[in-house]
Amino acid sequence: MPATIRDVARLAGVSPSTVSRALSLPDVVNAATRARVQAAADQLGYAPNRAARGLITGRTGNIGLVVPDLANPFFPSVVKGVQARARMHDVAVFLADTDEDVASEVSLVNALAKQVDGLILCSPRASDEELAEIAAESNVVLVNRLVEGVPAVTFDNEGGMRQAIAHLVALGHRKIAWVGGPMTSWSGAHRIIGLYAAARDHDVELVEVGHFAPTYEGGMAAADQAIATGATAVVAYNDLVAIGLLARLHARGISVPDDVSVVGIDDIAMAAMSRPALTTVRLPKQKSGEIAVELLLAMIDDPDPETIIGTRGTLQGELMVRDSTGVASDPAQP
Amino acid sequence: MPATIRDVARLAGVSPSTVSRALSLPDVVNAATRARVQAAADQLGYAPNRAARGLITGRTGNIGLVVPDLANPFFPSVVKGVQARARMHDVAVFLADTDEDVASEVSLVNALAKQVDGLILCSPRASDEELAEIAAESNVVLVNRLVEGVPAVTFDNEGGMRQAIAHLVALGHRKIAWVGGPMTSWSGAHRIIGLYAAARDHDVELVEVGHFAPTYEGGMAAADQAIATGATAVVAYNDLVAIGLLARLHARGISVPDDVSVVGIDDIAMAAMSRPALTTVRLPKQKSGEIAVELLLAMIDDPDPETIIGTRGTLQGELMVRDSTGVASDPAQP
DNA sequence: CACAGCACCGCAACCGATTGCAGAATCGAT
DNA sequence: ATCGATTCTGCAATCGGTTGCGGTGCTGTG
Repeated sequence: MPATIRDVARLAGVSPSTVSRALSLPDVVNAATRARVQAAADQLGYAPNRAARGLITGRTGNIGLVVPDLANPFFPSVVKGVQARARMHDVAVFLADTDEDVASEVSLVNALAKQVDGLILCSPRASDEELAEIAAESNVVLVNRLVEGVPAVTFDNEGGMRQAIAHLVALGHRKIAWVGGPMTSWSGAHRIIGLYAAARDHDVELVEVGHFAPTYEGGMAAADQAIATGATAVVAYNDLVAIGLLARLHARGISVPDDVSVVGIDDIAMAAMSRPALTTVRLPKQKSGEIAVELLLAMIDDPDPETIIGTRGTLQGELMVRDSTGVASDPAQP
Repeated sequence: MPATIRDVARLAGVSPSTVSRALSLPDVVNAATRARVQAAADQLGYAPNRAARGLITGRTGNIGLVVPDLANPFFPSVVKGVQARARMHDVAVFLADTDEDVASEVSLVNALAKQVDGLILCSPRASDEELAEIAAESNVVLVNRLVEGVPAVTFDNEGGMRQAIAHLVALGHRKIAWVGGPMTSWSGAHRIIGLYAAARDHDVELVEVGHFAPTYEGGMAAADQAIATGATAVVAYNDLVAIGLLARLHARGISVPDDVSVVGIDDIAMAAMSRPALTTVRLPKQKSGEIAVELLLAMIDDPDPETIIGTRGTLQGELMVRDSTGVASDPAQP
């Protein structure tokens, strides 16, 4: 239905080859004919069919983006960053939501791989081996996940946790609970590392409170256990969990931050809107998407992969102090 | 890099044509050869290049989805519905975020149109004329917007508003404020219609409080004006605005629902997590995405457009009564 | 045993674009 | 006027599939 290169050629009175050249290598065709072609193309609203071009050049101008769950506000932010940057480079993006399911993650990736120049996998749930395999046969950039030899953009989880702990320690907290997320979460593992390192440095006690779904409901489920530890502050796997904690604590009549302090991670929009407003470690989500696109496009352009393999960007988190943290309440045993 | 149909043909010892047929029209090739082809395809991990197929058949197996702003939790829900349904039909989806900008909306749509079989435009900001034009040359399904002759899935805004008003009236409210969203919002216009109809039926006074950004900040900005009207209840353009209202009212020491009741629209996840939990009209967001896909796929399949043109699905809203609405406080003049 | 009928498979053209190669046209110089 | 050097443009092959058409070989019947 849309105009083809032949339509333009006919209208401009030239051959399709000339049209192709006039539009993509302007300096190789006569100015006069180029103008005619341009005019014809405009008149017909012509834009080359990227799929066809892709067959020849091996470049479709499309990239794929895979996320675990759009319902988690973290991911739309990343998607937005990817979108924005892709548009700048005139690249279209395929989006796939895996619903946190490893099997469909892998199958979606395989299906997408054929029709894109590269893939951005955000917080993938697949195993290191599976990811390495995928990366071996496609251009892949990981976001919020590190796998040997695969370019990635990650957040400085350790640093973020250090900031959180330092803040809590300064407020007098000496016993801090950690409410974990999914067991297989890569970032979760690294947050724990940072937490322990900081706890050791500050000589503070850290208690781990199991693994919960990375959701509001997960936070509600974790709240009572977190309180039962006797900790005066709780650091949650992410903001959603933290907000779930807030809700359950409020329901139980436990005051935040007077009785207990709560810290989240991510700084999703909701964090600033919760009551009390949530103290959290802001992760530059949108930026991570932007950088991932740049990295991926560089990989695609560079015929020599040596320069890219292993490239990784690490983004710093930033503690946003709001109203969910305060000076430690007197513990039972001072 | 990935295996082509010729590779499979060579390995199976048949011609490419046979491979093509064996995989897509299984009953037309001998069972034995079909098995050989299948085995070869599996061994090579072959999947047909959709772009190439699209050139011949005119079907790429891709659809495009355009949304105004992923940062508004309303849209990720729709996207998720689209995703899920598209996957069921083995269709891939291009996503574009227009950042609420009409110009980029139009240009993105044009860019996408060439490489997809059809488009889903969610809450488009473009004019009726522009949309009609787009729909004339592509398969288009609108979500949350109605344009003459273009298939669409919409929400029953009038019905939703009736429910909200009936609820507030039952609680004794006689003067109700409406905090409007973007001036050009199609759904906003229809909500107002429903509001006035319901207000008339119940003999209740309705005050419109300007137009605000459909965001948390918009709600904060609107709060004082809404209160100044003397209304005992406020209906907001969407949940984000309602939650913004809640925040500002709380900051001013105005109690919800004791002093004033607040009703939102959408029922985004955040609505149930706010304090107080927000009474709102739940819109089946995800479902709207699913239905849009079905509609679009039907259009694409049906060579005779007559049966589809004008098709539209209307989804009912459902009032979720939570804690932000209560019996009307005594107005100054009883 | 001959021949009609059928199932199965391959040849070749095609989709919409890109690109190496070579021919045509223009120009300048001798 | 002839020739060589440039510049510009068209021809044709190509990408990875799909599909109409025709050919091959087998089966079954008279």
